[in-house]
Amino acid sequence: MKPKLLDYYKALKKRFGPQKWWPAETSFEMMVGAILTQNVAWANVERAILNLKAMNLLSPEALDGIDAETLAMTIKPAGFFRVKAKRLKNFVAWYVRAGDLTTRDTAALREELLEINGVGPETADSILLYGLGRLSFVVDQYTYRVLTRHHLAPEESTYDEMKELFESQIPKDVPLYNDFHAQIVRVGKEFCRAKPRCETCPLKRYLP
DNA sequence: AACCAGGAGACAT
DNA sequence: ATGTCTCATGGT
Repeated sequence: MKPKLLDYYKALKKRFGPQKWWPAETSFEMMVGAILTQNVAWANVERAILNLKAMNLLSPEALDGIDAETLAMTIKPAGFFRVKAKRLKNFVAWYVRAGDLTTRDTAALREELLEINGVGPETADSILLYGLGRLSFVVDQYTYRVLTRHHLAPEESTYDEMKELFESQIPKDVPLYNDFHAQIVRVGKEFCRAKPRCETCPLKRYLP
């Protein structure tokens, strides 16, 4: 009997408990964090967010008004600060002019987000799921490692294929999408980095 | 002291 | 379409 994806989630939740993502005070802070955390450790993002708060820049209007150079210096700890400053500006330019987001369906919103330079599939899905409470599964490096290492998806799988794998095989439930991805990151950080650690992974019993 | 971290875009092939 | 390079700080 081949294990189902939902079995993985149950095992992870039992082992780690609810992960309570996303760590942000507001929806907008979360969206900013989604861009700042691109390919960077979350601890670095926290410093950048603290800087933004200290400078009173953590609002759509403030970010839309500030110049990219000043913003770059403020978010320096998050790494790639020049490109991320531009990406934040691009995102906020859309956000302050986007109007009522609740009138668009998730697929339409995802298309809009992907049109923004600096917002790729993972950032878009993170914003949709964690920022807007939409049903859109998030795939990342950890997801790729877990799925391929457990032979649940081929090495050459694309982002959208892995996303579809989850969305077609688990219940369409926002809190489930939310915590499942967080659990994958949790187990990925501790156990799925190097192959030797698979021996102690709580998901080892699902390995072929 | 290399290596990596909750990616994405530009660019060459 | 598919690979390679760049962006950059901070922790291990």
